[in-house]
Formats: sequence, C-alpha cells, structure tokens
Amino acid sequence: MNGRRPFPNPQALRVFLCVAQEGSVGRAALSLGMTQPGVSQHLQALETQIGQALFHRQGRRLVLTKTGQDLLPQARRVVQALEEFVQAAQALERLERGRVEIGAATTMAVYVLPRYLTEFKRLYPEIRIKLESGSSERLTQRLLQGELELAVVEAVEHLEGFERQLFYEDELVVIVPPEHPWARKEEIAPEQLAEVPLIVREPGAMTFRVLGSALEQAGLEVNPIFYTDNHEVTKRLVLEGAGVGIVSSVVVRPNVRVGNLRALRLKGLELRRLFWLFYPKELGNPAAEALKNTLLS
Amino acid sequence: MNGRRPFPNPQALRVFLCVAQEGSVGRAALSLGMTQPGVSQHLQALETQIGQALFHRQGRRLVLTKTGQDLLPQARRVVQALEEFVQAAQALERLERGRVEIGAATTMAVYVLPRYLTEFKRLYPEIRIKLESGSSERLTQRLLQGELELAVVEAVEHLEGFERQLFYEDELVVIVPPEHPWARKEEIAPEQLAEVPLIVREPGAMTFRVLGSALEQAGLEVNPIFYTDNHEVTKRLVLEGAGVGIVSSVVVRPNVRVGNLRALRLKGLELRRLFWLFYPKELGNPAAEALKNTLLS
DNA sequence: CATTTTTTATAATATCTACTTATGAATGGA
DNA sequence: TCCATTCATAAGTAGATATTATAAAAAATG
Repeated sequence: MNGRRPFPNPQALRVFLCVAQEGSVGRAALSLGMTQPGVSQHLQALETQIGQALFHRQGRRLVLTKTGQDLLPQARRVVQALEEFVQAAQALERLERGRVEIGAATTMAVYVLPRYLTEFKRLYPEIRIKLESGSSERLTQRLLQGELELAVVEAVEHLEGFERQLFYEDELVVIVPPEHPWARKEEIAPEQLAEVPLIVREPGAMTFRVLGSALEQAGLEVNPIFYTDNHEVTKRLVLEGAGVGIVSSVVVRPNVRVGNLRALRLKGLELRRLFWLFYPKELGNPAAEALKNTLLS
Repeated sequence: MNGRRPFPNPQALRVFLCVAQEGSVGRAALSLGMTQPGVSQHLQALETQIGQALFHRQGRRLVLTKTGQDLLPQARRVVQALEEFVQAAQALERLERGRVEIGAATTMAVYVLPRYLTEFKRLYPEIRIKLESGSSERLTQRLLQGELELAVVEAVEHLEGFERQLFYEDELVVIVPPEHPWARKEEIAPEQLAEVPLIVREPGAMTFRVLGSALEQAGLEVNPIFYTDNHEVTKRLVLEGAGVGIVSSVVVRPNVRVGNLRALRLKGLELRRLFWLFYPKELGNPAAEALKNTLLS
C-alpha cells in the first residue's frame, strides 16, 4: 500500500472552508489560486471520504448541508493549527523566539561569557539562553550527544561532524599580593616557584594540568600547599597573604580584579590555554547560529 | 504547477511526533505501520521545509533539537485537530450528533408531526431537529434550494432529483357543534352548504383550494362568512355556534378534538388531500436519513 | 422561446508525492 | 575485529493532485 492518507487532506479542508465562505466553486478556486476543477475534485474527495454531503447542489447553487455546517468549525481548527505551526517555525527562524543551550568551561562561563550573553540578549530579547558550565571533557561529551549546540572548551582533538573557531586565548599567570617582594616584577623564573607556598586549582582542573605539564617539560617540580576549586578563592587566599597563586589571566583582567593583586608571567614557560567554540557543521537552529555569530564577532 | 503543498504534510507531523515519542526512527515506523525509510524521508522533508533541524543525529541516537522541542506542541495540536475532525464526522454518521431541518405544511406540523418527532427524539436524543411550518409551495421552494432536507407537503408535481413517499392521507370534513341539526348525520349533500354560514381557511391556504376546486367541479358555489388562518380558530367559532366549519380531518381526530364537535363527510365529493414526504435522492445526512425512516415507519 | 453566458462537473493527462524494497554506512556491543 | 543494529540513500511504483480541454446544466438575454 502506498500513497495512502490516514486522515483528511488539509488542502481539501482549506478548499472546503473557502467554498463555504465564497459560496461558489469558481470564486473559491480564484481565491485559492488554483483552477476550478481542482476545487470540485477536492470537495468530492472529502465528501466521499467522510461519507456525507457537505454541500447541497441545486443547479449552480451551493448550500452548506447541516453536516457541512457542523463540520465547518472543526475544519477551521485544523487549518488554523497548521498555520500556527508554520508561523511558529517562521518565528523561530526570524529569531522572534527560540532557545539555545551553550556549554562553557567554568573559567569562560564565569569571566568571559557574561558580557557576550548580555550583548546577545540585547540583540534578540526573546531568545532564551541556557548556559551550562563544567569541565571541558563533560561539555564536549554533551556536545557530541546533541544536548548542547555550542560549547566553549579547550580543544581536545578534532570532533567529527563539528567545526571550531578560536574563541579566547588565555594564559596562566602568577598572582601575588601588592606587598609581596615580587609585586613590582613583570615576570619571574619558574624555579622560584619552589621557594614559595603555592595555591593552585585542584588536580582535576585543566588549569592544573596545563601548569603541571609545562613544569614537567621544564624539569621542575612544585609543591602546592592549597588546592582550590575556584579562582575567586585563590585570589582571596593570595590577598590574605596565604601564598602565591597561579590562575588564568582572565581572572585578574581590569574589570574582574579584586584588591590590588599583581600578575606576573613565568619566564620561558608557555602556559597558554586556547578556548575554542565548537559547533555542529549544520547546526540548523537559527538561535544557535545567531549566538555563534555574536560570540565570534 | 501541480502537487504543491502550501503547508506541511500532517502525515509528516504525525511521524515527527511519533519519532519524538519513541526516540527512534525504526520504532516509530513500526508504531505507525510503515517502513523505516518512509519515516526517515518524512522527517527530512519536514526539516528542509521549515529550514531547521528537528533532531540531532549523533550516530544512531536521535535527540530533539531545541527547535524540535519548540515545535512539538504545535505539531501535536495539528494532529489532534485532524483527529477531532474525523471524530466529528464519525459522530455525525453514528447519529451521536447532528441536525435536521424539516419542513411541513402547517396542518401536518401542528397535528401530525409532533408525535413522530417525539419518537425520533427518544431514538436519537442528541440530534437537533428544526421544524419549519408553512405553505406547501414555500416549503417545496426551500427544499429545492437545499435549505430543507425533508418536507411534508402536498404534491405539486414530480421534483427532479427528489423522491417522495406518501406520508398522510387527509380529507376535508364539515364540522358542526353538538347541538346542530346535522350533528347526528354521517354525511350531508354538498348543496346544503349553501344554506349555512360557512367558516373556512383563507383563500391562500391549500385547504381552501381543495375545497374550492371540488365544489367547482360539482358546479356549486358557497359563500363563506369567515376566513381564518388557523384550524383552531375555526373549531372555536364552530363550537360557539358561529357557523359550520370545513377543516382537515386530522384536526378533529380523537386526541385533538375540542369539545364535542361532530365531523361529517360531504356526500359524493372527493376532498382528499395527500401529503407526501419529499427528500433528495441522495440526502447524505445520516440524521436526515434517520428522521425519514422514522416518519415512514 | 431559442441563444448566449455563466458555472459546475467530468475526462484525459502530466507531474509530484508517499510509499515500497534493496542496499549502504556508521555505530555500539561481543 | 566482527557482528548486530539502526539510520540514510537509491530506485521504483502506485496513487494523489494538479493541469487543460470539454461537456452539461442553469441563469440571463434578446
């Protein structure tokens, strides 16, 4: 069996409505932009399908039967529901509605994304955004499973079916309180880290891993005295004089600086972290497309 | 241009809903009673039509995109409206709903139809009946124009596209009050009508015309002193002693008799009136069909 | 009352749609 | 690595949906 139609053709319903309104097959055809025989055929098809006459044909006159009158409102509801469907789809396309779910590595989510999201909200006030922060691994996973449409994470590798663009170039810096002996320096030698109490993020965090591998390549070893799960905690501890911190540079940028923390580079070490925006090759959701563009503009 | 489709195919919407619910193309196909490629094609067609992805294909996994989630309720409404349409049509067919409009010559409407309509109401309590009374000519007109589906009228002639069955055989009778000299008779000679004050219906009414033509054929002439537009008025006048009435026999049948009116036949005159039930050859409205059967049973 | 005009229905036909089966490709588990 | 499962694609077919052309019937007109 093929070409079968389990329920009435909405085009026929539309024809039905139009003929009922216009009171004439010919005028309905005109109004619907089709030819008159097509209208006749649709009407007949609908009538045989429901097994009842919708119109009374007395010569050229067409009068709704009682059945026709009774079915008119139901037919109207169908057509209206269909129109609302396409309107909803168009509204999504025109960004008058919609949702995006984006994931971002915690550091980005806290220190960088807010300003973009604010801008996006200004451009498309009706679109709902859900921001999920977490580890790059977890977010990458969620992206692959289609539960996120965009993700700002550190590149693990190329992801099949996805594209990426560089979003943010970060580096790790050493932070010290203003009264610290290093406070006036621009940079210090990595070896000096062994002489001070170190405050870093917990071993699981990417921040820590970047640091660890860099120091390892340099043949150095450090003994942190504090592990934190939060850059803000690190900053506080450093300000209190508990030690020297190592954090992403974004957390001491002008607008997020706390107190008079000083930031220094580690001489000769490459501590850069690259954050990429990942997105499916065909992301298909106009709202996600728009957010992507905002993020990359 | 042909085969065009101005708005989405509801079958595709149904597929969309089912895939979203089942979470799998294959299972949706099974549940919809079609093969898997058909489902895939419907989904793709819908997606290209609205220009957005509804599902995220990560390998074999299918996850609703945000767009898909947003459009799900609208799609559901369309399918539901369609189902309600067919249900409404079926309800009409099963006589669980519906309307009939029947016309009947005044005499029939007042004295005969009520008991049939009561019976019909008992059989099909949900069906609304509208009874229109009036002259046979007017009702025939309305029937031809499709504004009535059934009509109990006196036969004018054969109506093209309509059928008829004898519904009621009536005759005109003379009525007199119980104290009248004729009260004990079964019938009287037509000539005697000239000797008494006559009360008849107005010249426009069929009752009058039947009488007139019968008397004319018999070469008689009468001079009514009262014209009424209502058999009840005639009966009252006769009872009060105002004269002798000529009415349809139905109006003095046992259950509609007022007082002790006596009815007499006119000897040698054929004063029968035949009331026919007229209906379109294909009346297409199950409710009308049912009422027709009740009337003829 | 015959003729013309208007309007709907039918016929023949072409294209597009909506299925089918057969097959390929990719994923996930053993 | 192989196998099973699942979705996508290809090719083919019956049916649906439109078209144009034409007939038939009813109203309008002279």
